[in-house]
Amino acid sequence: MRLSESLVPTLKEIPAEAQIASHRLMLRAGLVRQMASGIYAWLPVGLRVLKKIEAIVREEQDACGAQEILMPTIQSADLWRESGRYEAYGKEMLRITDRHERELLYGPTNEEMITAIMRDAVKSYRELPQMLYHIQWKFRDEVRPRFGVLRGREFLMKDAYSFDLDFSAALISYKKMLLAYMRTFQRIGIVAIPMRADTGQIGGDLSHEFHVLAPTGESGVFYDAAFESGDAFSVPYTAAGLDEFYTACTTKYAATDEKHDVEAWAAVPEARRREGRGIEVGQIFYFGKKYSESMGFGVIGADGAKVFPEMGSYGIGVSRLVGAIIEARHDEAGIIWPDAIAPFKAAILNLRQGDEKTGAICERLHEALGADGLYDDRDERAGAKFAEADLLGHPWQVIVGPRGAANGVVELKRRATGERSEVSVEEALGRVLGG
RNA sequence: CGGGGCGUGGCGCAGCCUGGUAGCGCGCUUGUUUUGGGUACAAGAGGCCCCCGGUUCGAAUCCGGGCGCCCCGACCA
Repeated sequence: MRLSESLVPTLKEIPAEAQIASHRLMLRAGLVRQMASGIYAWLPVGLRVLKKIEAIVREEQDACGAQEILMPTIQSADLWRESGRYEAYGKEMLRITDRHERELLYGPTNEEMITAIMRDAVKSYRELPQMLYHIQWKFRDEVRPRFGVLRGREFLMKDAYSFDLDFSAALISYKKMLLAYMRTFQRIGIVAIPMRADTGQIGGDLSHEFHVLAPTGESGVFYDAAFESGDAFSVPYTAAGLDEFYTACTTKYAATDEKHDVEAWAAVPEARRREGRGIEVGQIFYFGKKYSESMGFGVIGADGAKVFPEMGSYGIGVSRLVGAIIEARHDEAGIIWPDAIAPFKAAILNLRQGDEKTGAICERLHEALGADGLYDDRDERAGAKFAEADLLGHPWQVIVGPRGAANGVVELKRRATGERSEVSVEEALGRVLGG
């Protein structure tokens, strides 16, 4: 992509409404623009990040056996009356009336809808288990939206739902998702720790919250340092693999401040105790027959008797992750994207626009990098290009100046470490694309 | 939902108390300059001063009512 032809409206000054680092940086780097309180438009660079996260989430959901579907954003109030949540949900639910005075709502979640779909489509125990997910925009009319996309009203979320015949099968689904989540976060390039959690609005008794570690997190967290190595995540999705992983995961201590258990904490070897702050980016629940029973979704079992499936639901805040990642990875100059989800792997900085040699090298780099490269071909001073590349947070910067160009070398800068080296064009390409 | 604050060119702000028809910095345009960390100078463009009503000869400024946005708390993926 050529910067001179792209919409990347960066800001030098910080908009007054942005209070925390990720919000400020998302605005300054031109990733999003606020359209109303808690509602954002995603601009080209921001959308690229969102899509990259979405792609990893999708791949890992598929890998654990979930099937992708797409449910609508607008739902019927009647559906929610079946589970009793239409009244229970409160003002966070955005209620809408159509021209026929029919009551609708903008979905804050989809348990009712997926249960209705399954009720209609699945009749026999032979058709279970099933795991389904979708990635869709949701709306919760937060009393007080804040922190940009971390606490918006409209947000992109992956939510999955499992349906099993009995508890032991449901537990397997739960373990699969827990594993899929750990792999997802690891691939994205962040440390997210699963913590025992309350089940809240959704109900049920087995639940984990996933917290990204960041100094500005909303909740205090206590965890075993063993979570920081992601060794246990490479097991296969077999019964033995899942058990090994689940045991490894759940026997280590991890809790948010409201669930913190001082005695259990004391049992963790002192050298491995970590305290910090976390941003919740996902939560998984097992809640049994709550919806299958209340909404009358039963299947005929092997013995001819009706069985209400055991359910679980599993969410990842995709848009929230963008903010959480920035919160965890930034410095004074700007964002520091993990390689896997950076909008571009590298920025190509032409320090002497109009110079024949630098121009030729930049064009060559741009072509070789394809969609992974952002070519800063604007007629700007070097300083402006450096500052903007740092702000945008590309993992690599390939700096092409007249000095090096004369000798056929470019400078390669790693954003995360600030490390620079003079290398040939070929080597720069190799490291950007290979690394 | 309790408490507080703010709406003035794209962004950050001043002006409001003590009414007289709008100003600064950044950004933008043009020219010169500069050329490896947001260059300097010059000349420009750009504003129903959130909206509606009232007071007044005259309202960004005073009064009333709306709307929007933000912060603290309670609540939440």
